[in-house]
Amino acid sequence: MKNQRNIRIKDIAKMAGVSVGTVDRVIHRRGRVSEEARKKVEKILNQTGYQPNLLARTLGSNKTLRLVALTPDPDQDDYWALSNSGIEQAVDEWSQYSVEIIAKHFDLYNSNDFSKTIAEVMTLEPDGVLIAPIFFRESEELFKALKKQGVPYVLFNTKIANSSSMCFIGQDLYQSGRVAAELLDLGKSDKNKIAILHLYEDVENSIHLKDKEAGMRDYFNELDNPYEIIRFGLSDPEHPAFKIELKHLIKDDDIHGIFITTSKGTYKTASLLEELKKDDIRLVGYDLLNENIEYLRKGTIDFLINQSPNRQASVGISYLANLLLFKKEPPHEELFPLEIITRQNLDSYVRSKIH
Amino acid sequence: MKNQRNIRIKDIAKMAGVSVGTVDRVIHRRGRVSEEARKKVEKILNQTGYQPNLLARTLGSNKTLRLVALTPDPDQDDYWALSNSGIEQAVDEWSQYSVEIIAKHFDLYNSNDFSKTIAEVMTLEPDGVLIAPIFFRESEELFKALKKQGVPYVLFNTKIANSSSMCFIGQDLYQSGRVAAELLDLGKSDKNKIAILHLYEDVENSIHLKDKEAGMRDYFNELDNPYEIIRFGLSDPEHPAFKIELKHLIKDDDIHGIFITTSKGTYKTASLLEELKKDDIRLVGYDLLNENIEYLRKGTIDFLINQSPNRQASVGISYLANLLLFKKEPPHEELFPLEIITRQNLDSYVRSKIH
DNA sequence: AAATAAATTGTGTGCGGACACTAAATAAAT
DNA sequence: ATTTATTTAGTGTCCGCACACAATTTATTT
Repeated sequence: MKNQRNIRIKDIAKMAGVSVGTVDRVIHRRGRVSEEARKKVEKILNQTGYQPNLLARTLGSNKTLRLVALTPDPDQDDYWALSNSGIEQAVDEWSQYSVEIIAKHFDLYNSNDFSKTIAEVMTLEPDGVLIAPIFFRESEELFKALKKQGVPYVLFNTKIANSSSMCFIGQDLYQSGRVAAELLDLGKSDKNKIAILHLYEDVENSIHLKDKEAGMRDYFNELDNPYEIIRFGLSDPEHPAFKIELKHLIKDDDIHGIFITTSKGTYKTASLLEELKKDDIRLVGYDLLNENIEYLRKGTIDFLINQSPNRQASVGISYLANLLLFKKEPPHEELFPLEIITRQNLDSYVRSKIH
Repeated sequence: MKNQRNIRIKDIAKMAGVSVGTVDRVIHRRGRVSEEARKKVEKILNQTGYQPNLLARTLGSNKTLRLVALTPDPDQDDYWALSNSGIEQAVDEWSQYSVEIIAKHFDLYNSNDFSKTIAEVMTLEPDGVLIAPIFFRESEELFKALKKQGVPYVLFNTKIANSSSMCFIGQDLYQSGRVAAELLDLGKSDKNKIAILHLYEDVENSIHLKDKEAGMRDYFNELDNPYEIIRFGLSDPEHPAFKIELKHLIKDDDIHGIFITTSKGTYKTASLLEELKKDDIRLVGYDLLNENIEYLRKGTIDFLINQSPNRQASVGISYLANLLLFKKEPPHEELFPLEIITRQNLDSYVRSKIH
């Protein structure tokens, strides 16, 4: 349709009867332009709907972006290992555009280490920061520092109420609980109890798991003939108490299914259930960790809800890079789809390259 | 870590003791270079792992790409409307990189029109083509023409066996059938029959629906106590025969669920089922068409498998643009995840911007 | 050996914009 | 009125690469 080449600064300059330098100053609001000239240029700018050539802009400005990603130590947890793989993917995705991405990790179980890492992040003088704000109290400090420097930051995984971040990336946890409930509710069952297990190891989870639970409870409360819900929380899945409690729980033949609200808890539970040779309980858990995948294949786990930690991270980086490089504003909130993984569609997810 | 700026052609030239022109010739295999020089340069190229600056390359080459997308008329079918919206998304996604995307549509029910449109496509002298090869016999002609011109093309939606396209984008239809079977199989049922409905309006479907059926049948055959499968095919869902047959079908109280293998057929069936006030049959169908979404919300439809026609198209365009602009080879086959949509996760899919 | 042709290599300009620097115009100070 | 600040406008170079063209070297012919 439009056959004419794109309008350049040079064209704008000619139309406005000024030099390119003036147009440049107007576009970048560098000042040092008379009212008169400014108005003329802005008028043409609007009339033509000038769009700068982003390639030329980036090339010309000739600066390399430094993005820092702050996440828990990937060696401490498979979930965060997945997340980190998303960052690594982003590294080579953006290497072409002279974007340097530095991954900083902190101890998942130690808020002091988090605070220490914050300092390191600031030392790096980043142009943008991606943060998994596990320790939300300590995070505030970082937010303040970044805001002061005018450094944009994107949060993911853990939603923090009134932090004025550019963007949050994650999932609707409440709705996630409803999805889990729905999956447990599928088909008729002659049993009438459902268990919800919170097996968290870190602070952030203990808080957010509530949303998932609320979602599940609301779902069932809306039904005519709801399941009875048995709740069970433990901050250390390795503790012998877990096995004892679970054993006790499944002795009850009325248990139709179990919802485990953390990814690690999912395979821990599956493992125990397998050991206890109890295979008639429906299991719904989280994420495509290797161990979870195995148990899903075997049938111990029935459904996984995919939180896509890797994609959360890579999308977060993309948003920062697009903002800083191309001045493209990210959405204020990006809630990922609640992907349901079963035995039959598992491979299609594992193999897919675009995820 | 690496603090040095990226290596440029100029650097390579200096290291190899030649001029940038020679390096350029080696990189682009333009010939006119002595064996000796070529080897020297290639050695340095490998040693340094030279990566060209994509921004500069695109800017410098200063040509606008013309991509053509050839798909069925979006006004004829909601599925193809979705597909087209993916193309529109690609248009502004790539507008920055001086990529022109032209959408050409053909009559979904008229292979002659398809052939006519092929000619138009070639007249446009595209640099790359995205094709939904609905009419696979007629498509061969286009493939031949494109191959002759050395124009790369990507196929999506419909897999064609031995066409030598760069890349196919779609889903594993067989596995898709297995997923549907799994969804129908979830939970216990006292009924013992399942119906599979092929309600296709075009040729391509009639062929490919077989794969879905095979997947479903295989799934059930692997079970100890499989459902009996009732098959039903019709090339015109508007025909009164459909209503009559469906009426007859659901009179059988042993029908546990129905699998409809096309997206349009899905809401057609749901609509009839609603009209017939039959709500105890599980319905599994395809795609997030507006009407399907409504019936899913109401509960008439229980599961939708999302074929993401929009994303198939936009990814297809991306692959072509990345290939031509950045010389990034697409995968030979990209099979999308088999997304399961339920009442509870529907909104998370509808709202998600990154899909 | 000189002339010509062919093969190889080097140089320069443009892509569109950023930014530093210089030149012109205007205002303030002497 | 002249000099000196200060504001405003214009020019030039660079970013890294592609590509056309010029220059050089080497091979071939007479």
